[in-house]
Amino acid sequence: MGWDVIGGGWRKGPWTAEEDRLLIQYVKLHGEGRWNNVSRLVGLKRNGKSCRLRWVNYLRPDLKRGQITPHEESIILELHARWGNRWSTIARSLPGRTDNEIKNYWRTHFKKKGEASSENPEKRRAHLLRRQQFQLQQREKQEDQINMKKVISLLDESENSVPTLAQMKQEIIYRNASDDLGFLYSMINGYATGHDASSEDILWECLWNLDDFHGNIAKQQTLVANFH
DNA sequence: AAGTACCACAACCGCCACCGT
DNA sequence: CACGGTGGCGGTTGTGGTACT
Repeated sequence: MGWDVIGGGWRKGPWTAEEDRLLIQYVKLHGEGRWNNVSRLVGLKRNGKSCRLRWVNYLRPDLKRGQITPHEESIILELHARWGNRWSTIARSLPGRTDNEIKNYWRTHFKKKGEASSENPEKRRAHLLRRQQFQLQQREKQEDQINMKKVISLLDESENSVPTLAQMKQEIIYRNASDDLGFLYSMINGYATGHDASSEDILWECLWNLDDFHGNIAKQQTLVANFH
């Protein structure tokens, strides 16, 4: 694609999984901020701005991924009417959404509203629906990959601190309670690839036992169906 | 089947405000 | 006060994919 190291020695273009891992490692160790130290402290060949952007828009753990909901859309419309293009201000009212995400959403959905309204509305709606379905699938795939990365880093860490199975069980309880299903599924999946079958069984049993507490039978069945 | 239009998203760029020295 | 570093913000571009013609 022609992207690589440029003049000042900084890499540009799409981020690799390894770069993401280094950036996550930096934030874990030093927290957010001081982005220009990233290259020096973890050896990432990216400038501070690029690191900050990648973290804020893509790697932050509290990001909500997936479709903008109709409710969120109405908030965006309302706040844009009030604030104009102050995306960061609007984003503060939508937890888990970034200014970049909202900005992009606005551009593609509302900026060309005038042109769009002149089209056949039926045709346009059907088109949009098909596209949304396709993109939902793409996002799910993408989320799986991201979750898998998280799992790998989690397992990397626990390699050094012995009670890995106990940690995994704690994590399951936490993720199940917070409805973080993608992560939960990937976590067990990821764990299964590096450990023996009995450990994996214990984790699944742990998940099933949560049923009484959360009443999540359907949810768990979906997880298991996906897993097999 | 090939070319084109369109969309969503990631990433970059330039500007500016803030802050410490 | 001036200056440089840093980070936030909004605008823009590039890319990869599907739908349409």
